[in-house]
Amino acid sequence: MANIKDVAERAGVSVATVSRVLNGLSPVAATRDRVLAAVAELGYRPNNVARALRTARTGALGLLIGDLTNPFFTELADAVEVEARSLGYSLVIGNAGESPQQQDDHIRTLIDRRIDGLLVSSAGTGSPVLREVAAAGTPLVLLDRAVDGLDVPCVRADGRAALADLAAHFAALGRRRPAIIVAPAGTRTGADRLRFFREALRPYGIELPDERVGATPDLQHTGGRRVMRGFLDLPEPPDAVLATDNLMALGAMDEIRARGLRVPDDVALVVYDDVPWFRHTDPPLTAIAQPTRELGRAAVHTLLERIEGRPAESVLLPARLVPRHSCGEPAPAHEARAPEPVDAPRAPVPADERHEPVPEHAPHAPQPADDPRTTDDSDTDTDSHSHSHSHSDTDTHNERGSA
Amino acid sequence: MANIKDVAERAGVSVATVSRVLNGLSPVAATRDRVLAAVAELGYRPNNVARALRTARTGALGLLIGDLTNPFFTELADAVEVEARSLGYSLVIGNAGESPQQQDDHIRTLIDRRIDGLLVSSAGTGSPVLREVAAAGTPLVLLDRAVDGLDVPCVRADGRAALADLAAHFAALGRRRPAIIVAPAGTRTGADRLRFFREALRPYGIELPDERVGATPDLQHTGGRRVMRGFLDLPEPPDAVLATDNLMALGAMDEIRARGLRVPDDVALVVYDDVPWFRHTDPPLTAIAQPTRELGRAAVHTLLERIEGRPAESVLLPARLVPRHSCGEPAPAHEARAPEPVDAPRAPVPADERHEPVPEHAPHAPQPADDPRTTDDSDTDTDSHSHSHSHSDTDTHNERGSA
DNA sequence: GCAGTGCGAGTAATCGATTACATGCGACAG
DNA sequence: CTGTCGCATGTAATCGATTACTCGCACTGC
Repeated sequence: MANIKDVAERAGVSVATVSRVLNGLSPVAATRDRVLAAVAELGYRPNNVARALRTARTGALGLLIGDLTNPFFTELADAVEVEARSLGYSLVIGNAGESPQQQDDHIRTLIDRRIDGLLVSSAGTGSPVLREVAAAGTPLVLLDRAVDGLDVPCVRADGRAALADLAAHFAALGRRRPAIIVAPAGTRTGADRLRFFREALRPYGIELPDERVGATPDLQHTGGRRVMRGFLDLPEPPDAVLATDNLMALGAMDEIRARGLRVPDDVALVVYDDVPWFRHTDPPLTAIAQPTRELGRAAVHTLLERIEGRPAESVLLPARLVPRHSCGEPAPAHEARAPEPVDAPRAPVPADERHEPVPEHAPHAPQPADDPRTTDDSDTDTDSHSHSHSHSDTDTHNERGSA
Repeated sequence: MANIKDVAERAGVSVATVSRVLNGLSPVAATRDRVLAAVAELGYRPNNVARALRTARTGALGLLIGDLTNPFFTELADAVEVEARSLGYSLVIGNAGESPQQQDDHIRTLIDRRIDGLLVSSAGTGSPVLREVAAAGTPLVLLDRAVDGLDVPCVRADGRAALADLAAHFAALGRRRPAIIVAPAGTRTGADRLRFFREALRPYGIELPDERVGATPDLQHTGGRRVMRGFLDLPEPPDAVLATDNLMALGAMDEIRARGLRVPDDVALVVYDDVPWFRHTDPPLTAIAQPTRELGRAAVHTLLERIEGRPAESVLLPARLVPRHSCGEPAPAHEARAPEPVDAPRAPVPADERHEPVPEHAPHAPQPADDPRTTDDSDTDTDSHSHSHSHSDTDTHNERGSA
């Protein structure tokens, strides 16, 4: 592979001149043209390794996510990547697989590669490596998951209002025995969600006793299922369950079904994190949606502040409740997605209805969701990266209009 | 951050000695201990950038995937990552977002970073950049998607047998008007799937006319939906649809539902790529499952062959049909794992079926498995042994797979 | 006409590691 | 006792870029 020296020889100049031309520091057209011609002829590409060594800047950011196969994280990663690229950085994604050890391993690797900054959705409770990195002065920003006692900016969603909405929702639907499946003990995120939920239920006189609080060790399908099993074996099983992660929700749903029970008839199910897939489950799941892409974007900006030496603050963006059908809310007359079709199989859904950009986000006034299309925003939003600018609303609208 | 010189000074030796100790070339215990002590005291970590510059090896592999938010690719990426790490390489994932231009951009970046080798699930039809890279001698292996006219090893799944099974399945269930949603014209993968499917249907006297072949430009939810719309507007709409990518299948499903039609009553739906979520859709979708994790593993090994200068050959692993309930097949007999029998009114779906892979196995490869693991390695191949490597990871995914 | 100024371009140091080669010391053989 | 061999270690070149410094040329002003 041609290097800068080859180019210099070919163009009859020194390597310094080539470098200057390539970095736009040479205003002289004549030499610049000669250099560029040589570059083109040789197919020269600057060696980023050498450049990074000299400049002490790699132009790469690191992102550590909890689990690559968790759609919440992939959407997050996608958003981060798009934003990083648009700002001239490339992104190196590390997948912790929810294992603190693997996470530390990855962080080490990334640091050794001298990435310019690091975003971490920490698995488990803060690791020593994380503290080391923070102490060593590597620009670091936490994403989605806060870590107690680590003095580093954190970008995450605030679920307080959404959980309050959920409590109201449960109260309105007469669900009096809620349960919650939370992340492993000790994680800040899990503890927060539990606390806010409990507090939100209190005004309605609804209790959340410890027996209906289930912690999973793994944040996975298996853990969710196991906890659900415990709930259903209770003398008084819950009539509503909040799973604080999407994978755990699927596990819970499986256990419910395996017992021949039904959602929402026997037990309501609500999931934290709204991923497009939940619209297609049976039934479509009521969810607490985090502003995933915005979180990603904000995290990149916060990290850049740190990289450029400016102080950076934590960011909190609001999550919101997206009511669907998994809590048994009354279906509207035209509802097509009822487990047992009410009308004739044909045409229960007025065509027009589908084209209305029905606002599904009504934070403090949960409304009955209507048809499956309602969630189209989020989906369109998901792939909006492929259309350079994410103007989800417009996209959605157009898409519907053309329906 | 401490560098090798600092360590040398602290240990009272030369940098060369430090380097030798760290690379295990110094058998002398005395100096080694001094050096290691200095390393520990200073918290020294070798600068991989410098090392890469000198050795012309970065220890990193690149992986370009079509779409980060597509679960097929994330599972693939996860498998590749695990395998790469176990062999001492780290992985840099690039997300093309199904955009050839973005893909080229990424490839450039990766090459400039001097990764040791590159795995590509090419978006679109082979790009010039890809050819350049191949010509320049960078170790390159295609993954999942072949590119015509590019003389490079390719690791992918062979869907021929699975499609033959599917044709038989359709024939047995009396579905006589199949349709197919394929990837953008010009892609080898799409063309293959179409051709094999058509050929497989012929023996049963089932036609697949062009009007029931829909190409999407985007491989996304939106594209699948649009094509489905066209199908349903046909004077004679199809009674069975094969979506050759999971995202497109979801779009198709949405369109079906939006019209008040039902799967499988009105239209059967089959999806290419089996992702865990499809077991939770309504109804659980019949799928053509690719041996995703095995593909990832095989790809890494093939790439390493190339990196180490050995010739490497293409790899073809068989895909298989996983019948569920989206074609209206009669419910399979099941052995009870659920404590109670299912009594849901609509219930052709035994609760168990979703947990036991047993009834799911392919016509071609019926194997008595009582272990959820089946989903993962029933595609016997090259490295079934490699499970031993990453125990925890494998477990995790098998668990998921058992969903 | 000569010093001063400005600027384009070359020389060489530098980043932090690896590694070929040189060196020096101890041991052993003649 | 000395020459040589072996081996641990040091010296310095090297990877491919960036960049401070310097040089030299042309132009300008007094």
